[in-house]
Amino acid sequence: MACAVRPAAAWLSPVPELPEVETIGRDLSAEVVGREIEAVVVSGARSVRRHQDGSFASRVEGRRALGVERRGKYLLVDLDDGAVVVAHMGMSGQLLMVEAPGTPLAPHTHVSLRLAGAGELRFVDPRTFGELFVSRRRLTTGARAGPGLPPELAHLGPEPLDASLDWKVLAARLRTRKGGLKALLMNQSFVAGIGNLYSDEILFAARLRWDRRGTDLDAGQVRRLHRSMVGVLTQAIALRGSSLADQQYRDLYGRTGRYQGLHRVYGRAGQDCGRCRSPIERVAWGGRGTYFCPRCQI
DNA sequence: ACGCCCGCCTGTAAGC
DNA sequence: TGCTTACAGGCGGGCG
Repeated sequence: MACAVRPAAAWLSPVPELPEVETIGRDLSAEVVGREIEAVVVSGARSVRRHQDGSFASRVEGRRALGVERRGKYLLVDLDDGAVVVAHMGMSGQLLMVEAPGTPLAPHTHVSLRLAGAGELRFVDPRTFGELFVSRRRLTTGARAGPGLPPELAHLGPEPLDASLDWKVLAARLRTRKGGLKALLMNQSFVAGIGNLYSDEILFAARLRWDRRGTDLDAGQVRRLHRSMVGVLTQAIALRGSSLADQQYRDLYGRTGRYQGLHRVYGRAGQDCGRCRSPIERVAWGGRGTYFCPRCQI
């Protein structure tokens, strides 16, 4: 029976997507807003990008954090001089709060930010696909004038949990794009923040196949897709994201999420579908594992 | 405009 | 036991 207990793909490394980044961002807000970032140490140069002059530390040191915002899979920390620290976890990035500033650096710690009277914030990232950089919000003009996104994030599409992206708007966007549903959900300019794990879970909840054309959906199916997108992401946030066996995803305090208990397809190849009992299938699509029920997703 | 590759990177585990 | 190989995937870029 030993092979029957082969865990649900123990090697899988779920990556921070919208629910995980949202969880980190909410806790980060409580930790850094109003505090001064006293000192910055960059020990992994690759993690600090888009700075030709190595000015990351000097642009952040001595600044006070005014607020934290998540946009897609990015976190934005506004500083008191108008600059914005932008963070992306890539595949293996973690932001961790360390209470005692003297605590030895964990392996793959690339950036440390010492907060006035509140320990240290550390960016740990074994695979170094994540990045931190400093930018500025671009001022938008016209009817909705005000501070917009940094130009590096201008490509991001709407937030899936924003009320303005209702099912009718989603339907209109689907009509203008050709690709399959999974490709669309994962396309950050179509909708921001959804990656491999949550696209599979959303499409299972919507009972739609990953390769269905967006243009083929009728109104009822678009409504289902929209409701599933909002439902899955909202519940995943409520359970503080997904951690699998390798526990790659940890929150700001090193704790795991709990949404993995509700995964219906991701990492469950060969196991029974919770809805119709046929085995969940895994296909390799564009270099990534795609999980779905071949019977009840159509 | 889209689908499809690659390169970037390391930890893990399977296979020999 | 130790080596090699495959695999996981976000994102940007390139190619057809």
